This record gives sequence, C-alpha cells and structure tokens, in this order.
Amino acid sequence: MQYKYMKMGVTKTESYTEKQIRLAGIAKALGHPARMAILDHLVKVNACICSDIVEELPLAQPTVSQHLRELKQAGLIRGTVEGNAVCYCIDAQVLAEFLGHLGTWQDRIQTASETCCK
Amino acid sequence: MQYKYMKMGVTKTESYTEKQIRLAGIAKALGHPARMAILDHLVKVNACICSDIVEELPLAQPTVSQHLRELKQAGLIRGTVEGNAVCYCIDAQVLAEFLGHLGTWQDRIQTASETCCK
DNA sequence: ATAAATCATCGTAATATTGCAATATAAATA
DNA sequence: TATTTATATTGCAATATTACGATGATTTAT
Repeated sequence: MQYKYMKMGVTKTESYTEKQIRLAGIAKALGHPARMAILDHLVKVNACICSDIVEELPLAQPTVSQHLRELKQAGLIRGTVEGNAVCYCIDAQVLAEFLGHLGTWQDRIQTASETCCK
Repeated sequence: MQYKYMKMGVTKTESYTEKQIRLAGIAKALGHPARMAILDHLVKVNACICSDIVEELPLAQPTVSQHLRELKQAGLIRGTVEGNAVCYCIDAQVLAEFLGHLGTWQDRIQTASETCCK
C-alpha cells in the first residue's frame, strides 16, 4: 500500500543548514522545564552528581536520567564517571556557539527596531 | 477506572519556577529547524510577511503558519496585520530575557571551568 | 561475599508535535 | 461583484516526547 501523504510527525531536515539543525537541537534540549532546572542547578553548584539532581526535581530517577541523556546528546553537558557517581558539567563551548548565534540576532534587531512593525 | 500511574506524556510543571517554565517555552519554540530558519530569515530581512517565509522553507503554507503561531505564543515574535498580509517581527525584549539568563550561566561557567570535571 | 548506593536501560502508557489537504476568512484588485 | 492574494483554522495520520516501574550494571561500604 502506498501513502499519498509524506511521513508525518517527523521534522523535515533536508532543506535546513547544518547549523540551523544543530542549534535547534540545542534549543530543543533546553525546551523543557526539567532540563532548564537541571542546568540552573548545575550552574549553581558548579558540579553535580545525578542523585543530587533527582532530589532537586519532582521526577523519578529514570526520568531525570533520560533528561540528562538528552542534554548530553545535544552537547550541552558532559558526564564523567567518578566512582559510583557521575559528574555532569555544562559544555561552555556549545553554550557559547548557541548564545553567539542568537546574539547576532539581538545585534541586528536593535538597530532595526524603528523600521519594523511600527 | 483509576490509574496507578501519573498522567504520562505530559510535563510536570508544579515544581518549577515561573521563569524556568517561561524560558523553557521560549527554548522549545526555538527547538525546531523550521522555526530557527524563520527567525534567521526575519533577522536577515528585518521585516517580513508570511508568504515570503513560505517560499524560504520546504513546508506547506499551513505548516509555516503553525510554526509562526508557536513562535508567537512563546512571545518571540509579534505579528501586525498590514492589509491582507501580516508583518512578523522578533520581540527584542523576550529574546533579551532569554539570552540574559543563559548569559549568566556562561559567566559562572567560565570562572569555574577549572574546578569542574577535570 | 553481601548489601547498599548510584545511575542507565527497557518496556510501556499517555500526551504532544509535525505535516499536509481541505477549507475558511479577510483584504486587495479587476 | 467576482477573483485573486495572503493567512488562519480544522481534521487527521504518523512519529516524538514524557514519565515511571522494573530491572541491570557498577562501585562502595559492611
């Protein structure tokens, strides 16, 4: 059987730049309150193990582990094993690339705020 | 019938701060290549109408309209009606709040890069 | 060796997201 | 008025995400 429609529920990626796809992946990883809270906490303590995070969040340990994996896959955090715990830290370079791109938006918008949508 | 489990597939929001929820919403809106491309394009041309965007993307018009609505709901863009077209623009203040928060992460990480995950 | 602690993985249930055709709406134009 | 242009809405199919219990793997402590 042949489908009339394209595959649905799936993001089309063939016409975006690599950078757009990568940065969108980073934004997507940031796009959940739990992951925002995890990063807030990592910044706050400057180093962290998972059980520490589990206590901070209203989520079960497997769910936190899953969120950490997504942050890791997006490149936002790295995890290093230390004994029977894992130390998770933010990757400053990845964060910098993300903020750098959005920063250029900000620069260009401010100079144009008069000419747009008045 | 009573469920043993909590509602699944739904984000728990009752234990996060308002700011975490709001910023995660903004990040989520940014978390799709099409929406990243839309914003890149808006920045590039400094003002835009939707049909312009439709031509830039590999998506049908209703899909673009839907993405624009999500950016709007997150507060990242505003749309003003101009005749039979709509002028969409980035909201500089919302972008600034988002970048401001992530910027504080960056500040704190850089000073701590020696003490974490070595 | 056994138990406890820490974290990951698997399976699964429920909701959310993505995309498009069809259609609706509203303004501009012929 | 009728048609074109620009955008939004609805309905639906398919995949993705979120969450948790159960379980596995590994390290530390007893």
